[in-house]
Amino acid sequence: MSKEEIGITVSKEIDFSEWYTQVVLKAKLADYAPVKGLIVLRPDGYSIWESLKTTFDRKFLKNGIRNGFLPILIPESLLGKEQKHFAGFNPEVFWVTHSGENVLGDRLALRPTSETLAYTMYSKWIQSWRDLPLKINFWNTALRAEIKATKPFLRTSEFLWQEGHTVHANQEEAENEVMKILEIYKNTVEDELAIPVVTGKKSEKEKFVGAVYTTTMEAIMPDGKALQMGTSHFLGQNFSVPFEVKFADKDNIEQFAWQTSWGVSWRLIGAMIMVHGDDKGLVLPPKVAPIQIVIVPIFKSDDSKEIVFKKVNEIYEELESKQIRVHIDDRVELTPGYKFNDWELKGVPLRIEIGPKDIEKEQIVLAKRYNREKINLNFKEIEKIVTILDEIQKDMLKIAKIKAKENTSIISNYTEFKSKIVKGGFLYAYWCGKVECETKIKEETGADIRVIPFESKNTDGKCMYCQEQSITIPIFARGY
RNA sequence: GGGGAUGUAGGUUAGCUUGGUAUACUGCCAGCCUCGGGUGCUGGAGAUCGUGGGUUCAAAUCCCAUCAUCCCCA
Repeated sequence: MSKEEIGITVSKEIDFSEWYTQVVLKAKLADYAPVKGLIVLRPDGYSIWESLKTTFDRKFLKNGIRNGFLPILIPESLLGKEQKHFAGFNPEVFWVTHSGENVLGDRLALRPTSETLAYTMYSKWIQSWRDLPLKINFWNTALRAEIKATKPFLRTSEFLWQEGHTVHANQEEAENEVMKILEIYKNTVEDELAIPVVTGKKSEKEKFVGAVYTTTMEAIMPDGKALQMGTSHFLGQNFSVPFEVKFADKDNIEQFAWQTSWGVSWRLIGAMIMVHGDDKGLVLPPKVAPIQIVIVPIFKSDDSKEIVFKKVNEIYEELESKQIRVHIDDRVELTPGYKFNDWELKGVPLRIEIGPKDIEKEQIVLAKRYNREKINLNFKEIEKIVTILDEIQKDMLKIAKIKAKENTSIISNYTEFKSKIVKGGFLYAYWCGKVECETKIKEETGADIRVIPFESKNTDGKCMYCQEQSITIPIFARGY
């Protein structure tokens, strides 16, 4: 590898796909596993996931949801109990057919999702209205065979996620739960990852098979493609009937329960990479950064080294006491220039440079990753760094919102739609609600309905495809 | 579903046309020197050339098969 190839060798603008892969690998978030379609999460990547997990757990618990754990194997007989659901996943299921040399009687599926297994258990655990609501979340992995078009974090055969499964005594409560979860998803993604999302419903065609309806949050990526960031499903009684999740109500009448399920995956990490990264590499929002500040000491002689390190250690202690994740890069064999580039590649939000010149002037040099700005900060002002981290977090969301807006258009007719979809982006357009039009649009342009936004207003118009009366203004886009 | 490309040291790669047991950079290890944007010197370790078979005195190279991975388009 020549020196020009140490960092990211392609521009995000010019070759987005290659850029993305290089950032993932070179920032050491993940690496390819020996089996196609599988990746290995490295500590920096896992740390981001743990950070998200911590936030979600706190919010889930506040909403009365606790964690459990389900096994990975599901017997075929269970998976097939809800036929639509089964048909939806069948092509992607990995099957366990042997134990040692013996052929198994009932094949076992590696879970593509756990509804069937969870609800088999739930039917045992629920007898009375007093057992409701039952709200459990599961952190695990799901397996869905991806033969082609694999991409780290975005499309892999096994992915880390959480799946929540709740059971309620009535429809209204279940539907409220669906919305509460979607709101938690939205504010977590926006506050922690600084990615703006649009929430709404999926179309009938795009909903989770087995759900009555699916709510979703969608984000637009810099290459103009949409990414589904998380979904929250209202399952109605679709599963409670076949799985006999039922309870005796207050009048001792047997009722089928109302259910929800919902999930987000490590896809969120992929979105974060795409939205914030640049030609120098990864750019991390401070809240999820494994290291928030790196200190690079600069010195010429042993004398200056001693003086510099004394100050470096002081600043380290001060920042650490403020709960900031700070790291001193004291590697001796590397130059400061190398270290600057190295930490920029890894996306560390703030870098502090301290050398003899700074000691004289009683200041530090503070370099911001996201806008590559450098400022001087007096020794007395170190505490301001807490505020600066907070400002960076907010500014990153602000910038992402502006970019998302630039990538969003309102379309008035199908000709305009076809020309604009080539460049990508979120395209708002009138739609009559018929699946025929939706399917035709997908066939002719590659774009599908990503989300029908909740705030969809002024829906009185003509469907851009068939010219009939419209009922909604969904967002169309090509997706990942 | 369709198409394209590639497998040689940890990474990137030369060699393949015209067969003779492999080149360089980077990284790694040891020592010294440096250090304000990818440092300089010296020495060292590291490759059953994706796998299996065939042709040949001889295969990274030619032939057949196979496996794997990446990219693009629906």
